[in-house]
Amino acid sequence: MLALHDTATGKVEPIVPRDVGRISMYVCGPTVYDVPHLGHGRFALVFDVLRRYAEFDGYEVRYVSNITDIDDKIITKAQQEGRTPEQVAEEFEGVWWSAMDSLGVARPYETPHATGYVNQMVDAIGEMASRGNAYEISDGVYFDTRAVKDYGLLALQAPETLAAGARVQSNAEKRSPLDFVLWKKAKPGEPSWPSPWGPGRPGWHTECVVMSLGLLGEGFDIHGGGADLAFPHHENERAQSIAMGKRFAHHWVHNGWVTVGGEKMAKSLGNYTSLSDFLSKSDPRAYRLLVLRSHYRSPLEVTPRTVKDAEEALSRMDAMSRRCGAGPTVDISGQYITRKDALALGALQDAVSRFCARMDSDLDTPGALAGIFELVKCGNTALDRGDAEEARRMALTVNALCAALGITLQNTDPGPSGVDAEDDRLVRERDQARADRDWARADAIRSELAKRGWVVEDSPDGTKIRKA
RNA sequence: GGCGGCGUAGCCGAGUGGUUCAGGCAGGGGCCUGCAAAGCCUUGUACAGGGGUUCGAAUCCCCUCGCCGCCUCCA
Repeated sequence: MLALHDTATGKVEPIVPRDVGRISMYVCGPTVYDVPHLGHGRFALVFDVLRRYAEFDGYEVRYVSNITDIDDKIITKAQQEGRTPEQVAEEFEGVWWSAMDSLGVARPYETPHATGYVNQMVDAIGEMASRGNAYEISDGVYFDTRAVKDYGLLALQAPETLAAGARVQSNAEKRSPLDFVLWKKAKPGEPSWPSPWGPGRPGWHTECVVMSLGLLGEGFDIHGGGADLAFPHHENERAQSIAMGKRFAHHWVHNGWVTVGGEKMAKSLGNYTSLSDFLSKSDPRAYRLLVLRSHYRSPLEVTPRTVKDAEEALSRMDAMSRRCGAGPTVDISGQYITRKDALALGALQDAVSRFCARMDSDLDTPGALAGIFELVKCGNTALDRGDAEEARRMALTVNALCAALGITLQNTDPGPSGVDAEDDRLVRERDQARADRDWARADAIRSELAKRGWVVEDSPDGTKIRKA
């Protein structure tokens, strides 16, 4: 049974779905005001893998992840560039999805946009106000955090100590420095929506409550996001839900940072690598592998060296799958493989069980990968001792388990489409040269093929080529 | 200031007190190969430092040092 660390209790707890056989999961998505960086990629990959694994394990997963398309940063950017906030949001949402596609992140079932839920947010704020848990001051409507007895749960701190540590000068009209804005009254030139408190826009913390409850219902199973969202964002969502008398997320899952030289990768520190930059230079699968090789709650150091390391490891898996003849893998982006599928394909039961045991244990992807690499070695060894069938089953298992993690192995020789007549001619000529023991000529042809972008490998069946 | 976390071999990175150094990458040696590539075998004797508990600690407790994060927008 799947168990995950819960930020609220600090312990690894079994996931007991609200609805039998179905897991409902909400993950805070990006604010689309700029290009996403590796840190955003990490959370997207972590939750993509959680989702894929739950599907693998036989659950139906309702996965919702939002797009924040109205926010101060979007407005500021739009003003600086003389565009509308809509144009800015649209542009960077496009960049986001294109990066997600490259990473092989499957689309959520629902991707609600904040601007599509303003009316519901106004209603929710009204509900909080009517219960006496929100109040209006000169620049907006605020949430009264004193309404929530255990405010600070996700920060693991008491409200008094949180308030004492507040580093930002508080609006003097606020009843407590911890109180947060629910509705921001519009200043001239700002986009706005009508409300009982005048034209304005919702504060950030309200959209996720409204959208998660609206799409997944009360008491949904998992709420996730980057560790920095635990407080105050998720705390404030929880508070609002309580203030409306609604049961909220049952389980809180937060992933750790991407770090650079030990420091958090962040826009404000300027130490970030954008996903597009990364993806234009490296195999997107390498980033997924890099993310999965560390535990999702640990910090993850990304350097050229660790990326190279991941690429080499990936090429080892590709090579094993290829030489052990697992056959073509389907492109699984956007699709899922289940445990049943894997076994039906011929994956080894024991290996699948071990894989699941690791994954069930707080998504131990490093352990799961270690198991896969053991299969890689066993398959190679089996092939070397001449047991092709055993090797093939190992390779099938590796393919299936990688697919469960969202990794598609590149294990096939290039099809007819990838090889032109000249390549084909060179391969035949080299085989002939080798048969004639004309090594000089065989080597010359190998160089020629290399120039044409192929890696040449000899095999019992003759010359094989694959893309460099 | 409050709270939380981290410090493991050349690098990355798991480790739930107890035979074999999780796994990957890089390096050395060997096998295979016409040479390569791919693969296999082999090689590493690590747990920040200091105390303590224990028959036994990387793993539990205490202290010290160093690093990071949250308390502000933030994945």
